[in-house]
Amino acid sequence: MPELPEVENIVVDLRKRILAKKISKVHIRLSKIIKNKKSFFINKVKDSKIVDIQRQGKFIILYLSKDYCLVIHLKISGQLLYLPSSHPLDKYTHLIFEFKNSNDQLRYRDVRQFGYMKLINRSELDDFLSSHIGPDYLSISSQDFAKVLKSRKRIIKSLLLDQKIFSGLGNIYATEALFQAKIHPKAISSVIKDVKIKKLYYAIQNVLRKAIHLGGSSINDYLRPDTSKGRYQQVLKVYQRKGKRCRRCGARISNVKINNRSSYFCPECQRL
DNA sequence: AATCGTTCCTGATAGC
DNA sequence: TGCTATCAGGAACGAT
Repeated sequence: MPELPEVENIVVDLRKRILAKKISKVHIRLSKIIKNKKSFFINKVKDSKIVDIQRQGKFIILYLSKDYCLVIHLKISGQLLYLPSSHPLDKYTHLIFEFKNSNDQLRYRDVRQFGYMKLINRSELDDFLSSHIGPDYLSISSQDFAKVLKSRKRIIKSLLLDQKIFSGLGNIYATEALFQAKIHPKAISSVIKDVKIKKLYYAIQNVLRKAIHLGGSSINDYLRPDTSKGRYQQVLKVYQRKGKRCRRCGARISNVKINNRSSYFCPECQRL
C-alpha cells in the first residue's frame, strides 16, 4: 500500500530515470486504468517530454510538455517499474511507456486494478488536487495540525486517514504514529490534550521521514521502480503484530476495526 | 459534520 | 488434493 514515503521514493527514483525523456510510444493494455478517452490520452502523451515530477499526498504528478499533467494514484497495489523492454511482461502490467532513444520502459503494474491515471490540463491541476486532498503532511505546521484536531469531533485514526483533511498517511504510518505518541486509535480528536497533539504531530513527521529514509515499507506489493524493496517493514512497532508483545511494555498488541480498517495498538501504552 | 455501507478486483487464506 | 467462501484494502459515492 503505497503511502507518502513510498510515493516519495518512487518520485525521487523516477526523477533520476525519466526526467527530460521524450515519450515515444504508449501501450494501453487495460483501458479502465486511464480516466480519459483513450485516443485523447495517447495523442497528448505521445511525443511529449517529461519536464517535472512531483508528489502531493499519495498522488504522483508527471508534468509534460504541451501544458499537460499526468496525475497517477497507485491505490493499493499499483507499481511504476522502470525496466528494460526485454523484461518479461505479465498479465498485471496495464500500461507501458516507451522513450525516444531508449530500450527501457516505464510500466504501470497493478494486481488489484484500483489505481488510475488521468491526464489533465496544467491549469486544472490545482482544482483537481484541492478537490481530492488537503495539505500534505510534510508541509503543515504543528499549529495547523492542532487547530484541525481541536475543531473536529472525530475518531483520531479516521481523521488521520481522511485525505481531504491532510494527505499522505495510510494505515501503516497512521497506526505507527499513534503508537509512538501513545494515543488510542479511537480517541476523539477534539479532546486530545495539547501536549499529546504536539507529540502526535512529531510522531507523524518522525515516522514519515524515517520511512522515506528506509525506502518505504514492502509489506504486500510495494516495490521501487528498480524492483528493490523498502526496509521500513523491519522496524514496525505495532502494524500487523496482533497478539505479539509490545516492544515498549510487553503487553499483547490488540486489533480493532475502525471504518472497516484494522488498527493495531498496545492496550497498555495507548489508553483511551 | 460525521458515519456507514457499498463498490471496484484478485491473491491469500480458511474451512470443508 | 481440490473446491468454495471470505476477506483485505484507498477512496469515491450515496444515504442516513
